[in-house]
This record gives sequence, structure tokens and C-alpha cells, in this order.
Amino acid sequence: MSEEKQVKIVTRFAPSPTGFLHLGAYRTAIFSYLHAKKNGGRFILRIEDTDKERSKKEFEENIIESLKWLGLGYDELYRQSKNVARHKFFLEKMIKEGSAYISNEEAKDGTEVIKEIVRFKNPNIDVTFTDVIKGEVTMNTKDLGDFVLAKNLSEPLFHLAVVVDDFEEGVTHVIRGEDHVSNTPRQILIQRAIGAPTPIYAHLPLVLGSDKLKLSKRRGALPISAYQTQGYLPEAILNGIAFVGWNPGGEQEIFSHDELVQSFDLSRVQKSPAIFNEEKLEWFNKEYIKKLSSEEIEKNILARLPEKLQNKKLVSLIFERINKWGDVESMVGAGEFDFFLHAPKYDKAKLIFKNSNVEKTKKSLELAIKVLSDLTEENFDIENIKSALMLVAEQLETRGELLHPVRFALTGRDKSPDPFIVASVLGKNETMSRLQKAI
RNA sequence: GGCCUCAUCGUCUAACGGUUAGGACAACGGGUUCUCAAUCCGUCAAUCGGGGUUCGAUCCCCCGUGAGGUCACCA
Repeated sequence: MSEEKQVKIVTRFAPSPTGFLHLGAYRTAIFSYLHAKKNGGRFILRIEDTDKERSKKEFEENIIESLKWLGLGYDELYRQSKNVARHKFFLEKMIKEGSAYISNEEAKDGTEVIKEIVRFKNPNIDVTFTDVIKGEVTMNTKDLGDFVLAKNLSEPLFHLAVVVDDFEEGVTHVIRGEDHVSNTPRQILIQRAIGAPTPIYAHLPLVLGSDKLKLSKRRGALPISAYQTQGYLPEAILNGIAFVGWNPGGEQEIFSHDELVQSFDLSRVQKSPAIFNEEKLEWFNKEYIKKLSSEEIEKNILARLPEKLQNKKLVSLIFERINKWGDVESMVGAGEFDFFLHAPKYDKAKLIFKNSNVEKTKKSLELAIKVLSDLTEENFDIENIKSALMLVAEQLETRGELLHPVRFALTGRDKSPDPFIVASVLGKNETMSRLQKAI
């Protein structure tokens, strides 16, 4: 019995560097990568830069960096523009064999120049292909007409270039967005004309924005590098994006890179478009930052705090309030920590706890001043402050009778961290001064 | 509009043709708390409509309806 030769799976991600790529594009990259790695295959990155006017080095670099950031290593990097000789070869072959022809036409931009464009001789037949996600799809190619293959022999267009490149690079699985479904029949026609095998197709339903429309830069979709600067963890983004329109079936949601590779299954990709939910992505990120070591957390938070707030005591209170590192800057920017920098201004009436009154409030503050003044400056830490304050607070009707005025005197805010940590960060002098001022 | 595709909580989704239709995010409520945050517990919430097939349809078929994609000398 002859041994079945296992054909190694080759997938590719083929972006055109004509702009920054958003989440949706990276999701197809992730799925292509995962599918290749899961099956021990190769993952190729091909930069489709045949559109010379719109392709920019800057975008290409952004794509490469983002892929690296996400941890999607590719086995090879091709640039489509490097392959024009081969495109030309197949173009000439097709012309010779009669499946394509040169057509002298006026340039479309109206400049009266006559160009020799290459058109495909469309046999006008039904083309059927099997899509891993969509199943069998049949389309008629009649209304496509004799579509254009190249602007001229040396300037191939998308359809021709894709088919030739996939063929020569040995791509076995074309995993791309659903917006390419309608391109598939004509690419299959070209494959047949040049004698290339038809790869297995998997067209992924699109990722939609909250407006239920295809993600697009125009409508505010961000490049992946924007998530990087917002302080998301790449592992969280990878996990979060992989779970848009796909899941492995169980109830586990946090998957590492390796776990994703292990459990990825193209056939479990959702058939309908998915609306991308940023809140869920934030949740993913929070789950990942919670797993970091305290040193790592401290380093990241401190790095985003201004000079005057460089205090390790702030780390835990900030950490509880953020989903991603960038939130630190947002909070600082919103003035959330201004009371650490200078004494707050406030309406004294707000010092009063619930149904209490001016007299009781004054007494509470005096009590606080008394017990806190017993602490030395070295002993002015969270634990000591807390036990000193709680000792007297417990003797009151409610703790809030003392704790509220103290906290408010220190922060001047309705919502803030507790008075113990605030006092300890402020230090004895500043704390005492603010409490005095409140009376 | 033509062509292609899809349809489960607000969102992401699970469920050999037999489940009280499950989980997560969000929302809401509660415990803990001086407030916020964090944390724990809980609540709300869905099979688009109509016909079939079947002992039995979220699941299979048909028709509606709705949604998305695509109709370049861009990719």
C-alpha cells in the first residue's frame, strides 16, 4: 500500500500596505497563523504592493511590527512587487494559449493615451467551490465580462498576482475576509487557465463595528498599534481578537498563545458577522494584567505617572481602577489624583456625613487630629493610621461619622480612595494641615 | 437593484433532533464598605415570522422578513 503523502499546510496573510490595518484584518492574520501552526504547517506573510501609488513603506512597517507584537511569527516574507517577472510570464503564457488577450483601450482616466491592457477571455461559466466555512458556493461569471488582468504586461493587477503568487508559494489554504468571496470565481478561472490547483478556501465573516457595519478606518476602527499605545497587552489582544467569531466550545475563555494554537479549529468559525465589543476586550486585558507579577504591575503604572505622583503606595489603588495601562494616564489627565498634588477646595457642608450635623462633624475631625498627632512621622503608614482612626471611629454611632469627614477633608471628592491610604501618601504634615483647615 | 452569505439574551457565543436553552461581557440588585474601586453572591435577558418533515425541532426543508458582503485599469 503506497504511503499517502501528507501535504504540508501553507497559509498566508496578504495585506496591501495602503493604510493601517485594523482588528478585522489582524483577525484573519491570526486565524491563518493559528490554522497553519495547529497543523504543523507554514505561515507566510505576503505584502501585496502592486499598487505603486497607494503602497507606503510606513504601512508595511506598521504591519510587520504589529504582527511581531502579537506574537505571530511568519515563516517567510514575500513582496508581491518582487514577483512581476513571474506574473508577466503567466500573462504571456495565457495570451499565447488564448485565455487572455491584449486590448488597446483608452486610458480610463481620460488622458487620451491608448494602453495595451490585458483582459481575461471569460468562458462565462458557473464556478463552484467549497468553502470551509460557507460550504459549497456557486457563482456565475457571466456578468464579470472579460475582466482586466493587468494594466500592461509589467503591471499585473490583484487577481492575476494573487493566483500566481499563491500558486508559486505553495499556498494550500486561502483564509481571508468574506469580502473576497465574490473575487474567488474569477481567481479560480485564472487558476484553471494557468494550470494551478485551486487551494482550499475559508472566507471569514467580517468583523463589524458597533454601527453593525464592516470595520473601517473612516468609521473609527483603530490600527492595532493604537491598542499597543493604549497599553493593552499583546496576549490579551491576541486572545480577545481570536474570540471574535470563534471559540473552542468549552467555557474557558482565557487562552494563551499555545493554547490557541492547540485548540484552533477553522470549522468552528462562526458563519455570521460578529460585532466587535471593546468592553470585552478590556475585560480580557484586565484578566491578563491581573496575572502579572507585582513588580511588573508597579513598573508599568509608575512609568505612566507624572513626577509628582511617583509613589509606590499609589500602585494598588490605581491598579484596581484600570483595565489597561493607558487608563493611568487618562485618570491623571482627568484630575482624579489632583488631591495628592494640592489641597482640595470644597464646600464645607459636604464634610457632613449623611444625617449628621456641623457639631458632630467638627468633633470627629478634632478626634482624628488628636489620635493622628500621636503617630510619629515614621509611623505614619496605612496600618497605623487605620488602626488609630478605626479605634475611635468604632466608638461613634457609625464609623462614617468619622471616616467620611476625614476622607472628604483630605480629598474634597465624593468618590475617592479610602482615607487611610490617602493620609499615608500625603504624609503627616499635609494630613494634619488639611484636617485643621476643615474645622 | 443583481449576485453571494448569514440569522440563539443588548453584545460575543454553547447546546449527537430530546437541556429548566448553558457560559462570558454589559446592565441591574445585594453582601463587604465612610464614598469610589476591587471582591463575593444573585437577578434580568434569546432561539426573527410562517409553513412543513418528525413521536419530538434552536438544530433538517421551503417561503417570507431582516442583516452583512460585493458589483474598479484598488487590494
